[in-house]
Amino acid sequence: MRYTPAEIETRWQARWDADPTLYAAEPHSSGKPKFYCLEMLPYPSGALHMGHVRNYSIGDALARFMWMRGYNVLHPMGWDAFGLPAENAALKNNTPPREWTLRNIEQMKVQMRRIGLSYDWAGTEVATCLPDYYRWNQWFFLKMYEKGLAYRKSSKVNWCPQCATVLANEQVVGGCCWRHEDQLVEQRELEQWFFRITKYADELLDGLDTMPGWPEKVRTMQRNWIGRSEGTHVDFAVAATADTPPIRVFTTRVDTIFGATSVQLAPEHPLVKQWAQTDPTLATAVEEMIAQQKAARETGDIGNIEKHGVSTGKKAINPFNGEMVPIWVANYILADYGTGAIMSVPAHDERDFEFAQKYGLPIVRVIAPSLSGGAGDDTEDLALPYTGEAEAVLIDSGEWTGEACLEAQQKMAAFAQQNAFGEKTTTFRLKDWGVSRQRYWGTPIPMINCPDHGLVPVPEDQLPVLLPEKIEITQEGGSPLSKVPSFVNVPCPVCGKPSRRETDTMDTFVDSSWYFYRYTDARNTRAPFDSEKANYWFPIDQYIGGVEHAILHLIYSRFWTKVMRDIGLIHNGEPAERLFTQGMVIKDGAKMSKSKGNVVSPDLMIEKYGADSTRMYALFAAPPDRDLEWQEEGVAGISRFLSRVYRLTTKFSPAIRALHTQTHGDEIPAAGFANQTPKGEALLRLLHQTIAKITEDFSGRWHFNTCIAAIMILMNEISAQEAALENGEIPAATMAEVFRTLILLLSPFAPFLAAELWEQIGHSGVLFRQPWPVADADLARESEIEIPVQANGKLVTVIRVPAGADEEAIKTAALADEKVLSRIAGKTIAKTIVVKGKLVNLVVK
RNA sequence: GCCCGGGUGGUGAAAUCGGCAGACACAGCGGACUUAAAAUCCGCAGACCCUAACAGGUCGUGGGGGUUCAAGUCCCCCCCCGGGCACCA
Repeated sequence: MRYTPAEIETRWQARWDADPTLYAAEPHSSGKPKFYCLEMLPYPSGALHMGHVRNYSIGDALARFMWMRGYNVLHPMGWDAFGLPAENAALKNNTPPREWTLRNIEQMKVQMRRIGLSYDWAGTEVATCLPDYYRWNQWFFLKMYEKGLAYRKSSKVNWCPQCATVLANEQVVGGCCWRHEDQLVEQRELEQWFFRITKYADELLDGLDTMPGWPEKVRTMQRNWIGRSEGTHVDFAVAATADTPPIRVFTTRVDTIFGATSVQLAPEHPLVKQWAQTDPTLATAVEEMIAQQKAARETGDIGNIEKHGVSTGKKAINPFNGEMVPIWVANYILADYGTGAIMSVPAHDERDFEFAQKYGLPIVRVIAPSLSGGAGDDTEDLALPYTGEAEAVLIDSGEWTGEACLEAQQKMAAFAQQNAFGEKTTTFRLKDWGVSRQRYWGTPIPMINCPDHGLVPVPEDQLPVLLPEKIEITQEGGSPLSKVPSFVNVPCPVCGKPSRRETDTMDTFVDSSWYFYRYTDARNTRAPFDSEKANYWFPIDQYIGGVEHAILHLIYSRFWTKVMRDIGLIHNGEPAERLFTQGMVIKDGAKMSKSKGNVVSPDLMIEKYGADSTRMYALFAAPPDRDLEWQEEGVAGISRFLSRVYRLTTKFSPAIRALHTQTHGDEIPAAGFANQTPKGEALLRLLHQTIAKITEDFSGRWHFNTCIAAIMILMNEISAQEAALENGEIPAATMAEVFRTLILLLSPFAPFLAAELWEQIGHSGVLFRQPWPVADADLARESEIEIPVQANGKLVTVIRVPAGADEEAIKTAALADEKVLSRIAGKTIAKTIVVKGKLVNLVVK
């Protein structure tokens, strides 16, 4: 009998598809512990790639394992279905975005079913581009607006010419568009909608410390992104000008303020603009700096450009000591961080030091390390610039001289506040989330602009604001929706006067910020979801996806969860208990991409080797958190392995079925060591060792590659015992148990083959609802173990001793060994190390 | 520059708590079966030295030092690759 995956898999897929409730979660009252297993939803591009196959194979193996462990499992799937590719396809092939998207979804669903993924399609599937989903985006938008979390403002925004739309800061990667890696992002001044994510900045940051189930890498990336920095605002009055407001600087080192020898403004600081109007020399210099900053920002070189600056000729007054310092404009000061102005302390800041040296500004030391004067002192600390603060004190700093830096920071901030020229403050790198997109294929923003009433929200009972279907899509001239009069022109909800709809759509990251809540109640027409259902399933027990979303989707969805909690929809403050980020799939050492021509098609693999082999290879070739080099020979190898499983099980299945008949169809009694043959005992021992190994790896570290290796070892042994199984040297009941268990262990990885063989050996019922085998420690225990014997740490031989042997017995056995004796002949044993159950090491001279 | 990963045979990898380095595979080589090939099955396989062979020896987890009876694993320094952040005041 040949293993024919194409035939087996098609047959089982049809059987599984016939039961739409097969993978449905059970009622909350089931009494079982719940397990929400989630993989990131794909964009429906039309074809799965290997990264998807890997991601979903991991999730599927886990879901099946958890079902078998007795959990009530929610395993949903959906489509991140809005976005630009649909519009590009529309331009290219003249296909409406909706049609194109829905067709892609159908294609990809077929692929997912071919792979045998255990999703509850009927109960959970959502497509974010359909009104029954995106109406809730609009509903949330209105809630945000009510709460002051959605607001409109004009500001400088990132513009991708290829997308012909605005991007959020998170969507700019190294100065380029996240979708177009070679496309530099431009800055444009535009009126836009924003979500006030900065209101949650502290909570988003602090929450990271309470999330041990998330990779440290992702948490670090989010910490950097949020970029909280505690410091002090200090106002420097501008000398000899009554009507100029003071310059507010932000510093984290107010304790160094007595060393400030200049104030530095960003070229785009408002005051610079003002002064430039009457100072052409300054104006030219500043313009150059702005252009240079822009160019550097776009090439990602900001941070490396040579510092330069120009004096404004004005002076500022240090409020702590009344000293006058010059005001400069410098190209290393960023307008959009802090206040766009700093006090420059060359003695205690690397950048200020470099700048001061170039322009000959004074360098005044006001901090000194707390040296003991002894030999242990690091005299390098005496060199400038000196940026230490932990074990350092102030010098030459008026009444604060002698204070420790960290304490002085607190005291001096308080002093500034008492005297009304500053205060303690916190700044963030995180900016509010710009959500307006000048594109068609997205959620319409539910707002109306009335000439009399200004911005008016669309009343809740008028949702959804439907996206018009028949529309001509172009790449230019602003939002496509603005060219659809039937969409744009509406009466004002307040007064009925002719008004204009908002014609921008929402960022598609809005869709994915809360989709996993919708899964818990996907067909709800009255609310985004039922709170009781969400509270049962949340937080997600295991979320699995690519690390590329570490500061996009994963920060937005944390924000969204907190907003939903605050409006009373849910209890949890974080969406996912555990996050797993799988590695990339690589081919010939590089990420698969069309331009490199190294893409491997999952369809082709499945056609050649079957879905079981393809997904099992994706789990076998590397541990799931590491990058995986795709080698087709490896898939062929897995296919050969599955063929062996198939051939041997098929060969012995009549005998196993016969045993069922003898026992009147009851469970075959578990084969213990009673009335056991030596070969049966050995095989049974290996079986239970295998169960223990796989169960452990599944629960802890997810090294599916070693799980599969363990199954192979078991299979190799069964294969080696083929004759013994045939001639009765291994009892039939033992054989039955071995094959039965083998199939159960294989089922999370190769569900099609496992289902086929399960029936073949005479069982019925859905495999993933069978209890996971339990390892019997007594059966797994070896009676005899091997102990390596070393001399001076080098291996001499390996001896066999009874499993329970104590140190003395092991030592005696080791010293009785011939090889050991010849090795130590003529030498004396200085020391003997015996580690029970592990090894013997003889130190000889 | 800072913060994470990672570096082990020809290749993917394993060694989970300091205890036989290279499990399990891929590719390779040899054999069986076959008229032949494919498929399948059995076997060999870190490098080097020595040997007719058996046996034996030396080296070996990016490099250098250290701790230890014992280091891929722990400590210190350095190199390389991948990712993230970066004039963030």
